[in-house]
Amino acid sequence: MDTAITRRNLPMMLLRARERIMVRFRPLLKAHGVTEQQWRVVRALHEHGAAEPRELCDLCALSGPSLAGILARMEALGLIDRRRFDHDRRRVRVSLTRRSTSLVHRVSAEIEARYRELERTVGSETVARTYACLEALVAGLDGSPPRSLDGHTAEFTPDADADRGIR
Amino acid sequence: MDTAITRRNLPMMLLRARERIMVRFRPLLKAHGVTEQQWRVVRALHEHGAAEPRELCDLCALSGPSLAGILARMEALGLIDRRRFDHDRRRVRVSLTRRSTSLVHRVSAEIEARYRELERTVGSETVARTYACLEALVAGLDGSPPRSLDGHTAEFTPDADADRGIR
DNA sequence: AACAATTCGTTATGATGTTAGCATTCTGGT
DNA sequence: ACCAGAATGCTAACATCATAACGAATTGTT
Repeated sequence: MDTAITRRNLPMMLLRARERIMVRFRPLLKAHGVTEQQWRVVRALHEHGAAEPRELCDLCALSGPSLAGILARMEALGLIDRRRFDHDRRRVRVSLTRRSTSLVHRVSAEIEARYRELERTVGSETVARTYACLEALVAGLDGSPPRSLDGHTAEFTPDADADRGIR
Repeated sequence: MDTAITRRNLPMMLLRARERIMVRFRPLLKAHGVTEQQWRVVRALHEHGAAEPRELCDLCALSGPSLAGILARMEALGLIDRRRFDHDRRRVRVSLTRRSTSLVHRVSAEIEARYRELERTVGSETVARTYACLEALVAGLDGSPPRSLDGHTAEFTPDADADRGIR
């Protein structure tokens, strides 16, 4: 199956490739009760140590607004702690809990196993080469977003309240 | 910027690369009033000709439920026509309208221009090589999804009604 | 000190993503 | 003809996404 792939469509190919890989890892995460994005955050915090939301956006390739909701849910689930700095009340420190640290230990091994299985399937040189290409691509496109093009369609009526108290 | 990328995380790199590219194309689509997914559908229909939803799922890498909403909105916007087959009332034929056909003509040239600009930026061999790698990767992972692992967390109370009459 | 500009995390809104489940229609075996 | 089962498109519920905008806190300039 899988009818003709439009030639010359890099974003589509990247999407496809990612999807093909993720179907192999998603069941694993699901079995442990975390979503894909939650796992990204947990993993980033585990490797990087406690971090601020802004850093997590970079590390996890998540937008600020997405991260806000994800962190709120993760805090409710006891997967992370959040606390404001004393010297700069705007900033927040996000850290793992004992619960999530234990989660990392339980899941990492399985992830690695699947990863090696994947390398066996498609050949480890293929994986390595893909990696190199992507690095080059991303490096080449670093920064310098193109000039903008008008466009704007907002028109709502905000209204701040609520209170999820971070501390 | 862009702190350390977790080594050995192919899905993340694919995501990053795609994102870096899309920020260059999104403003373009937005300026013409279509979303990324709507454009995928329009493009697929233009290259493939009228198609059924199931085919579009493959062509556009969209899930059925996602596509349902997208098609509904596109129909409301006058971007597509939907009509059921007579010989098999389950199946639906999706086709472009005059409006969207004209859209393709207006947008395609700009897309191509940006694409070539991108090739100039990162080098066309890099793009070509990336392409080849992704093809190999996807081909290697074709079919054979891994064995499932329990997992289940649903518990709502559906209730069918509504009526979006397709024809 | 006063105050405009900036930074940070977050909310608001609408579109999309996944998973589960359903209704309608077809198909095949009896 | 009949009816179980498969196929197809869709709905329901909820998490996530991108973008714009906001409130609070901090900084730079005067």
